Amino acid sequence: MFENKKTSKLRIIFMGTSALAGVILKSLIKEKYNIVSVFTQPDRDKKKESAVKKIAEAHKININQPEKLDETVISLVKNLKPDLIIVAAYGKILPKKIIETPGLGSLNVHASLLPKFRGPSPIQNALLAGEEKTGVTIMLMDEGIDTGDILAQEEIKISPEDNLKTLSKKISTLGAKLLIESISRWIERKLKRIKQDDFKATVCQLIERNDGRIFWNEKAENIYNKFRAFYPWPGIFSFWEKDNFLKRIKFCEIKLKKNDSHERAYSYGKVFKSGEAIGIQAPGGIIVAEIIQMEGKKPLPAKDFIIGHPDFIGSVLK
RNA sequence: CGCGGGGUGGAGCAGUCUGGCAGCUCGUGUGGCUCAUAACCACAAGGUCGGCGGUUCAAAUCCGCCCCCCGCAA
Repeated sequence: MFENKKTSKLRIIFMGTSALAGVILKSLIKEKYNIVSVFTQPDRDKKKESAVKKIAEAHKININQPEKLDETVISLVKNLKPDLIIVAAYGKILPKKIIETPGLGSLNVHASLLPKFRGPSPIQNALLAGEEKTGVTIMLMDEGIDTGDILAQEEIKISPEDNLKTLSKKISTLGAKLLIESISRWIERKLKRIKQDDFKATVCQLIERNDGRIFWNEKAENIYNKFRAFYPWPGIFSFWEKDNFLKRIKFCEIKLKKNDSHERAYSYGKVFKSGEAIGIQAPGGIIVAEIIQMEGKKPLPAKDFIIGHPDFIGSVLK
């Protein structure tokens, strides 16, 4: 309890945007840390405002949503006189002047086992790569992107059923727990700083909608991993040529049917009936589509989709 | 006013350009066939064609306004 008294006086700035950041912020609030201000991305969409913003509003915490981290913002941060900055999936690269402002430095919660998967999409890329484990790293930030010294790290198993949504949830919980443990130990100077091995580093890019495009000459397993990595956003899609128009087909729910033998029944991308669902041939297996959505239409069970579009069967997706 | 697609029995769609009986597939119900079935055959029920207004002898269809859903872009 005396620890809480000590830590509650710390002036903390929290920076984050995604759902993961929201979970972290919530746990900080629950632990009664003194959050003097929250920084989050400007609202891009009226419907989808930042999770962090909502939480901060509910707890009446001061909110900043700067577009650019320029000199004005830097002096704003300095005026807040933070002892510590916590960053989790903020989506902006922090200038050195901000990172160095707090006496206790700036801590970052990163959703991978650094130095693996540095960058903005660690969870997606772990799934894309078909990894069987990943984790969370608490890092003391420096100027580079996810290159700072490691303070704490914990592994988590990825199950074959995991997708972006389920794995993010697990990682958020783990990240919040690890951060809370780490903060108090960091304040007491009980954490060792471990340098990252840059030679083992891998860097991932920001995910865009177009990254969800399926290429039917890719291995079926990779297509399935892409589905897991991009579920529910941005989702995976392909194109169906109907009446000389390319219609975008989103695959909302799919299953993977591995095919051990090397023979293949159809050419790659060919659509055929597979029980109640639709099967699409890919190298090394079949993608079984259970729920699909044509552009401008609602997501439909494959069975219903075929009723209205019998010519979908037998077509070759592009 | 960012670009585009769409709203038609319970589900999915066609019909709209060129106005003229409300159609198709599936499902549902009844009957038949069958040792039997999610199969097959026959019949039936089920619609304010998103809403309001206009044009017309006549509007799902043409014109105007509005509502809602979705894809893309941001």
